[in-house]
Amino acid sequence: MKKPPNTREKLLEVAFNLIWDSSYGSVSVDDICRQAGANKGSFYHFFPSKAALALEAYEEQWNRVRPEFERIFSRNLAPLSRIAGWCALVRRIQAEKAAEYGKVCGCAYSSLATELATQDEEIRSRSEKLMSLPRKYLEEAIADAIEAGDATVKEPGPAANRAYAVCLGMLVEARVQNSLSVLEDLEPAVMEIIGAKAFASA
Amino acid sequence: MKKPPNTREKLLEVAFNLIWDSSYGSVSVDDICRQAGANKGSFYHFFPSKAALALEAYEEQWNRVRPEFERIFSRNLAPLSRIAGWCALVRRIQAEKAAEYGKVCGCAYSSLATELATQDEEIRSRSEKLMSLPRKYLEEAIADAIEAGDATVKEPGPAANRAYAVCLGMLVEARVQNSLSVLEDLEPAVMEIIGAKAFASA
DNA sequence: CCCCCATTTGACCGATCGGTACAGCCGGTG
DNA sequence: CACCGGCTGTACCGATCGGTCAAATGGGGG
Repeated sequence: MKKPPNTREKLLEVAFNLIWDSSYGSVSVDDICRQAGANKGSFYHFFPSKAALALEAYEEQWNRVRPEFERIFSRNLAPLSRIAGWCALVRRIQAEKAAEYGKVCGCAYSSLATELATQDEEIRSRSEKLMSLPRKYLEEAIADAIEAGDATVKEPGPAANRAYAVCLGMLVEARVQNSLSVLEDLEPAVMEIIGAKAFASA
Repeated sequence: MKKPPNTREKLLEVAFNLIWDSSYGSVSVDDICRQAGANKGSFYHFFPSKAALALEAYEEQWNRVRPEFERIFSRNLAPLSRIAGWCALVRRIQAEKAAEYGKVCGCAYSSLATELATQDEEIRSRSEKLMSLPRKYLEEAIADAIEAGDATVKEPGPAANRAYAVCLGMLVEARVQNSLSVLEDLEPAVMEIIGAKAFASA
C-alpha cells in the first residue's frame, strides 16, 4: 500500500470538480489549493502549470469512470441494454453532480474543451481524444445491435456519431437551463436514431 | 441619420467576435477596447460592466441574424426546404467564421452559456432565452411538414428539441475537433430525426 | 459667441492572477 | 547520529485583471 497518495490526488480531484462546476478560467490555482488543503508550493511541486493539472485531472477522471463503461458495455449484455445503460449512466452522473453542487453541470469534458479548444492546442487535441472514447463503446454496441437484428440503422459509425451528438447537445441544454428534465428524452432519442426495435417508443 | 453610431456598436461587435473566438474569461476589457480602437473610459461610459457588454453584444448579434431566420423559415417555402435552409445556414456561418478566424468556433451562444451558466444567473437565463428562439422556428417548420405529410414524426416539439440538440452537439464537436466535416451529417441527421420523406437519404 | 453635455482620454486603483524562491520539515537510510 | 531528498509553508514577483476618475474635447443649439 502507498501511504502518501494524498496531496497530489486531492489536487487532481478538487481541480476536476471545481472546473466542472464553473469553468477553467474562473477557477484559480489558489482556489484549488485552498479547497484541497494544499499550498501553492506543493501545487507547483507536482504540476508544472495550471493547464497541465487540468489535463491530468481530466484524464485521471476518465480512468476512474472507465470501469463503469466496461461494465455497462460488457458484451455479455444485450446491445440495446448496453445503450440504455449508457443513457442511464449519463443521467445518473448528472443527477448526482447536481445534488452535490446544487446546479446541473453538463458534460465536464465538452465544457472544458469548448472553453479552451481555440486557445490551447494540447488541451484541444487531448480533449478530442478523450471525447472520442465513449463513442467507441457506443459504436460497438450499435454494431452488435445491427447484427442481432435489434437496430434498423445501416452504418454503426454515423449512428454512433449522431447519438453522441444528441447526448452532447442535451447536456449543453441541461447545463444552460439548469434542469435535468431535458435528459428525459435522451434514451428515446438515441433509440430512435439507431432504429431500435424494442425500445422505439418505450 | 445618426452620425455617431460608432464606438458603442464597434465595442459590441468586437466583443461578440472575440468572445466567440476564444472565451469570455480569456478576453479582457483591454483586449476589447484595443481592437475596437476605444478607451477604457468610453467602454465604461457605455456599459456598466464586462458582463453587461457581453449580454448586450449577444442579443444585438441575434437581432442581426434574425432577418436571415425570417427569410429561411418563411412560410412561403416548403417546410423541408426551410429546415434544409437552416442546416445550410449553420454550416455557412461556421465556414465563414472559420475562414475569417482560422479556427472552427462552434456555436457562440452555447459556448458563452456553457462557460457562465453556473456563475452568472442573468447571463444563464438570457442565454437560455436566446437559445430557445431558433428552436421555435424549427418547431413551426416541423409542424408544417407533418401537416403537409412530409414528415412521419408525431409531435413537432420533441422532434425540434432533438434536432436542435443534435445541431448543438455537432457544433461542440466541430469546435473541439477544429473541423467542419462533422457538420456534413447535420442535414441528414436532422431529416432522419423528423422522419422526412423526400430527404431521408439525400 | 458661448455654453452645454455627451463623449473621449489616459492615468490610476486595489485585487488577484499564474508562477517562483527558498527556507524548513520530516521520515528513511547509512 | 548525520545526511539526504521529497514535500511543505509562505513570502514574494511582475503582469494583468475589472473598474474608477477627473480633466479635456468638441460639435450643436441658444
